[in-house]
Amino acid sequence: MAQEEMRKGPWTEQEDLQLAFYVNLLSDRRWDFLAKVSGLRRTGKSCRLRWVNYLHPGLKRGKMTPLEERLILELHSKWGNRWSRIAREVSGRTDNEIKNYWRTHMRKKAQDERKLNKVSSIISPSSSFSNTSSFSSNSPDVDFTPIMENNERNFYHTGGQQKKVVDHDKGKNMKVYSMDDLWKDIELSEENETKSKQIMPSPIWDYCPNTLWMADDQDESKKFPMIYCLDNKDNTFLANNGLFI
DNA sequence: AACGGAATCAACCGCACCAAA
DNA sequence: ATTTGGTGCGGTTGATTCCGT
Repeated sequence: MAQEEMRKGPWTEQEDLQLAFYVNLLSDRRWDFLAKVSGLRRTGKSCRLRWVNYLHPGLKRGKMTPLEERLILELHSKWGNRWSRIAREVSGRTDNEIKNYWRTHMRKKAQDERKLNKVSSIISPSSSFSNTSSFSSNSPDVDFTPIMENNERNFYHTGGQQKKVVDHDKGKNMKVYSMDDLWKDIELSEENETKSKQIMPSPIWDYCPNTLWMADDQDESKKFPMIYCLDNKDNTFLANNGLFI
């Protein structure tokens, strides 16, 4: 039989709204099922990705703070390219975001350092750079030692399995800053950034003004029912797991 | 203002893992 | 024990935006 053709490429606002609604309705699991019943012509995989990387209310957007940068550097030197592992420790950031950040910024940094190395080797052939940890290649053995003591469910943990990784590194120290210091600093810089409006909430929530909203039923493509978003100031809007409470 | 290259980021792909059938 | 479906994850691609000339 003819399989309904799946859509690919960028998501439309309409699709975002539809996805958000069904995630709220069904929770962020069973993505294939959700994709089917929602009427979205997207794969479950695609829906999950869109939710996790873009629509989730816990997402922080905007530039990485210096402390986040340091944290990523530090964690990457410990875990290598285990982006999801790193993302779990950097609150509000997705593995994709961190991966992208690393690729662009670190590549640039590496280029800069290469240039500097060239210059410095001309000036002083014996000079070298000592801080190479940020460019370490992937660690062969990966450690799952939790840095944060709580077992908070990260926003992109949507119930599926995780790759099993042997914990070889337990008890080893990799101290530059204490994690308490880092988290305090992050909180502080987040506060400052919020004030300067550099961090945006996930764009889908732009459609949820403080009071109440509903899908525009004039749009012919709307297949899902009315959506009501309550004021989130009194915690009646969305729980962290994406369910209405 | 126009163009080209670099940077950024959303999205896809393929594979691995796990649980249920 | 094997198969299948659902999901997580890392790598990669391609479109868009930014920036310098």
